[in-house]
Amino acid sequence: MDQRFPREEKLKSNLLIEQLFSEGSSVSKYPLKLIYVKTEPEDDVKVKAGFSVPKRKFKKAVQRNQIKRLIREAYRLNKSNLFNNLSTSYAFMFLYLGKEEPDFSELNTTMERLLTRFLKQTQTDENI
RNA sequence: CCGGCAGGCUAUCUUAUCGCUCCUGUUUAUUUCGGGGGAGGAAAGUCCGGACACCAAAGAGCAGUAUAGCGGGUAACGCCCGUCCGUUGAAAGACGAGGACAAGUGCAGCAGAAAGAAUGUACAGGUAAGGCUGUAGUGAAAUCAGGUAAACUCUAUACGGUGCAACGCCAUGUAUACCAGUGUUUGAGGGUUGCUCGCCCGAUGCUGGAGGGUAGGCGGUUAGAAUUGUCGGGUAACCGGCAAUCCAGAUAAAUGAUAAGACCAGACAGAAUCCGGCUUAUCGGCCUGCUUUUUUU
Repeated sequence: MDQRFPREEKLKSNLLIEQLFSEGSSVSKYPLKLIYVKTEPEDDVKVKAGFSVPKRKFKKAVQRNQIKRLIREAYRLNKSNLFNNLSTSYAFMFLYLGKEEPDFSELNTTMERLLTRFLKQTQTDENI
């Protein structure tokens, strides 16, 4: 099972990020929110993902770094199941909505549920 | 010994698995595999000082800001060291915006007749006359070259501006399109530091309308006023010689997660061009030196 999270799977383009926030759809499972858009498929990369923690809620850079690392880790461990069930490409942006610093095990299960919700939602969209 | 004072060091650790990032070797290869590096003492606040880069004058004057015993250190400083003086403490020590009020202006509670402007009580002396003189009285201070400059001010010294989103290169797109106005050495307009002057650019220009389009990469970017050791100079800050070492380099932004174990249990906190300081935050642990009022021996 491939659990790596290389450079190609990171969301880097400024353009894409602006697009995400202006026209992206979203799913959430507190304290996580996922914003996504469909993208043009390119070279085996199914999903480009970015992570964000609002500065308004966490003033210290250390806290924001820590939370982003936890979310990234949760995503890395859960993404393989997602990839197996995806037919098109997406750009992702994960937002952390909580007010407290999270615990990894909780975050991990939340991530799992969030991604299954995402799958359900996109599949019904496609069926319509 | 307890207590007190000063200074320095340190900042949970170990193993395994799964990941991230940079360098390097292998390789056709950005893949694979091997080897190695990967946050701090404050990385923070952005408060000073520099390096570096640009501004075709980066020039002059004014304004402004900072500093303030004396001597030294430094690339430089508003930092550091030494020392004198003052305040404070029993001491070790701590603290100090510590030049000038004999240029001008301003300010001064209570007490007091009166506080910088004139007056005036008692006693004594004195005169042509008069607070003219002395003493008493209030006060820190009563005409004394008064006090006060973290009051304006003056003096001396220093300071050009903007900051790596600087700046250089490559790639991509494009329009010397169209309309109106204005202007060509008698100069439209622009650049140049807060202002003024000066200086510089300037005709396929400038302003407005309408319309079109980019915002990706590389360098700068980490070998340095570097670190460690040692010897020498200096009271010290610090300086010099020699030897060894390479010690983060991301860019929606790397150093994390899980499991197990140890310690009476982990604080403040995350590099973003780079250094030297200052300031602020901080659970603890360790080391060195100094002091002896009281108490005990």
